[in-house]
Amino acid sequence: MAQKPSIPKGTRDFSPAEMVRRNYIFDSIKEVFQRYGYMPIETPAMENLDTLLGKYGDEGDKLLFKILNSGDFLRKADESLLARKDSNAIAGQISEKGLRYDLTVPFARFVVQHQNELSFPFKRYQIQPVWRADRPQKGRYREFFQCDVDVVGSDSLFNEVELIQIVDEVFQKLGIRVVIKLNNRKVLAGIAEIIGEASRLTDITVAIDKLEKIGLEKVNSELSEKGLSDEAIEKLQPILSLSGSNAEKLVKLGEILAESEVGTKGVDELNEVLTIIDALNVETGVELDLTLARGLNYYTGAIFEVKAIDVEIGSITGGGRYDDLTGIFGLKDVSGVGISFGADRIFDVMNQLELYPPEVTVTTQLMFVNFGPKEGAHCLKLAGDLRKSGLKVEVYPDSAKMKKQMTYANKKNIGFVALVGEEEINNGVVTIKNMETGEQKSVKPEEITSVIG
RNA sequence: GUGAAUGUAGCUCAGUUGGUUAGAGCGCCAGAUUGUGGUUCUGGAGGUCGCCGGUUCGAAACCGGUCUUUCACCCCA
Repeated sequence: MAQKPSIPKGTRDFSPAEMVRRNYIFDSIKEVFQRYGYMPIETPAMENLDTLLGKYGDEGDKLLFKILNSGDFLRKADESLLARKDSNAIAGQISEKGLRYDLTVPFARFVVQHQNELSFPFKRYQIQPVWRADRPQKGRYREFFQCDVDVVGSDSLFNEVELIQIVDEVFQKLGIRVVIKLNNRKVLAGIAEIIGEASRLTDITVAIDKLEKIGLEKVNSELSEKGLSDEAIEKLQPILSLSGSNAEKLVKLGEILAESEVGTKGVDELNEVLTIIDALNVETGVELDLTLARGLNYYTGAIFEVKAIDVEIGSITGGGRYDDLTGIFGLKDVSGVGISFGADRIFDVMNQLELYPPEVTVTTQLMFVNFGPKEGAHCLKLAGDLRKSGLKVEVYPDSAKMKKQMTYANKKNIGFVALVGEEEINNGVVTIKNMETGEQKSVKPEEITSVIG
C-alpha cells in the first residue's frame, strides 16, 4: 500500500456528522454571548513571538509552536550559537512568529493596539483555535478551540457575576450538568502572607491545586519538597481542611486572613459575588473552592473553573480576573475579566452523554430522485420553490440506478424522497416517500411542505 | 520534557512454541429485485501485518531504531 497520508500528532479532522454537532455547540455558546452584549472579534493564528513569550510562565513558553522565518534564515543566525547546537538560543534568531497559545493574550494585544477605537468597558467574544505543543492525552489536543468572553475596562464585580450567569445559561442550554468552582487569587496571596511565605505563592498554589487529586498528605510532602517550612505547612492545614457552606467557609476564612490586607480584600470580593449570585436565578451550583489555583499567573482576582458532573475530563471552562494584562503591552490600569469555554472538551462530553437534540443531525429534508435529464430539470424547478419556502432540499445529480439513489438518501438520513418520473409530470403530481415508515403518496407540489412538515 | 503500553482489510479485532496460500464480523461493490433504501440470500473486491534495519533455512510473531495512537507524570481547555 502506498504511504497513507496523515495529520500532525494531536490534531483531528472533523467529518460532516461531527461538524454539525460542533456547530451546534458553537452556535449555542455564541447565542448566549450575544444576549449579554458581547461582540465578536478575530485575531491572526500567528502572533509575533515577543507578544507570546513570557506570558504563560516557563512551562508555557516551552509549549509554544514557533514558526520558522522565511528565506535563508540560517545564514543570518549567530555562528557560535549554531555550533553549540543550543536549540533554545537559536530559536530566537530563526523564528520571530508563533501560533497563538490562547485567546486572552492576543486579545490584550488587540485592546492595546486598538485602544483609541474601542469604547470601554469593551465586551468581546472570540471563537478560534489555539495551539499547544503539548503531548496529547485524553481531552488534550495540540490544536483545539477556545470560546472566550472577556470584559476589559471595568473593575465592577458585576462582570464576574455576569460571567457566572453566562456559564449557567450555556451549560443549561447544552444540557450538561456542571459545578462552578470559584476562588480568588487575593485570598491565595493572603494565605501565603499569613503563613509567612508570601514569595512562594506560585509553588503553594500549584501544590494545593492538586488536593482533590492526590490528597492532603501528598500535597504537604510536595510543599515541603518545594522548601516550605514545617511551620508554614502547619499553619496551612486549617485552611486546606475548611468545610461547610460557602458562607461558613467565608466567615472562617475572614477570621484567618484578618491580618492580611489582600486576603481580606479577596474574602470581601468573594462575599460580594456570592451574595449577588444568591439573589439571582442561577441554577448551577457555585462552590467556593480554596484549592482552585489555575496555572495562568496573570490572574489577580476571581478565578473560575467549571467541571462536568457526569464525565471525568478535567475542567471544561475556566477563567478569571487579570488586573494588568494590558500593562505588559503598555496600557496601564485596564482591568479585565474573562472565561474560556473549552469547545473540544465540551464536544467530548456531549458525545459521551449523547446530549444532542435530534433535530441537530437533520440535514437534507427532502431528496428528489433523478430519473433522467428531462425529469431532473423538472425537479430542479420544484426543488427551487421548496427551498424558497425554507426546506432543505437536494436533487440527486446523476440519473443513477434507483437503488443507488435510495441508498444515498438512506445513508444521509434524509427523511423524505420525492419520485417524479414521466407519469408524475404528466399528472402534475409528486410521489413522496417517507423513508422511515416506507409509506408513500402522490401529492400536488404545493402540498409537499405540509406532508414533510 | 519523563515513564509505559499499542499498531494486522475502510472499521472493530482473531492469528497457537517462529513453519507452506494471514482470518472473522461489520462496511464496501455486484446480483437476486431494468421506478424503491433500511430486512434477507448469493457472489466479489480489498492486506509488502505502521515504517526501517537485524537475528533465522524461514518473521505478522523475536531484537533494535523510528513514527502513530493511548495512558500516567509535569503542566493544562
